[in-house]
Amino acid sequence: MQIHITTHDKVPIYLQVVNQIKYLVAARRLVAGEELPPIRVLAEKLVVNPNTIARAYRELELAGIVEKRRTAGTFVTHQGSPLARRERMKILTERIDQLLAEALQMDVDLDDVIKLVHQRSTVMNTSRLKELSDV
Amino acid sequence: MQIHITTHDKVPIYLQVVNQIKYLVAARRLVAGEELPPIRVLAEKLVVNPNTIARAYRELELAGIVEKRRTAGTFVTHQGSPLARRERMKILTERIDQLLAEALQMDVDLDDVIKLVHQRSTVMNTSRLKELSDV
DNA sequence: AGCATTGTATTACTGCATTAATACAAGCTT
DNA sequence: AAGCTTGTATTAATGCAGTAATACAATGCT
Repeated sequence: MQIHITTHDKVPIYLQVVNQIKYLVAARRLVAGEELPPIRVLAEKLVVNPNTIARAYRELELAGIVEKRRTAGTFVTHQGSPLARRERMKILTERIDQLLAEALQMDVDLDDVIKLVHQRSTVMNTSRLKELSDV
Repeated sequence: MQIHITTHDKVPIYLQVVNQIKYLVAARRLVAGEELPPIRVLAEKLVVNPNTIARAYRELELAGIVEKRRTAGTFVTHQGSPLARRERMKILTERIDQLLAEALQMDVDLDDVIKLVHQRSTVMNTSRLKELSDV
């Protein structure tokens, strides 16, 4: 499992780990049932305190991405995404409202924002497809 | 100038002030050349340390929203938005990429995100128009 | 039973953001 | 010039997030 962390940006280590694992799961590079490295192992690999990884795993469990079996290890859950779709849409709605509010503050037309969203989503989609075909 | 702050959420006071003033300017409730309340006055009104307001005003100045004249006071600048359009679009692009990445992580189709953006932007537009006609 | 391996809990150090207390500086008005 | 009002600067208190040191607990394996 390839995870890279950097101390050069201000994103906390545990969050970098959380995000990267989330992404690996979303990209199907980690599949349901697969075991994550033990806390200590990953901690050693990243040269980081085990507690930091423990925290990342705890967050991932809370988010329903992984599940811990007491002394057996930590595994990717079978449910793709635990939150009900309604919940996820609610979260996204909040983000979007925030984005639109910011655009207004910057005196950018909402139409322009929409155009930009289209643009970026196609970019993201193509790069994502490419990446999946790499696997 | 109506500004309300709350200590119940975790947004720092100075940021609440910054955001609300930004919004007032964007909504044309504060127009170019208009004077903001003196630091001490607003501080007293909000029952807050003057330094906190000073910080808010400093950020607003940095953002180009207001301009300070040494002993005269603080005024809304004439340039609607100081950042070049290119800069503003760059910022928005970052926000959008972040949003799309999050959607992917939550296993929500980008098409659905786009739909949601359309939906929220029309909602926001209509409510904004209503508000402007209230003035 | 005993040991190895897994995650857990407790506690503390550190840095940083926020807010505040308080004194300073500059310019307008009289 | 005096004094008021404006923003500025310095310093400190506080709380909190992130990380780490270290000891604990549970379970499977031999």
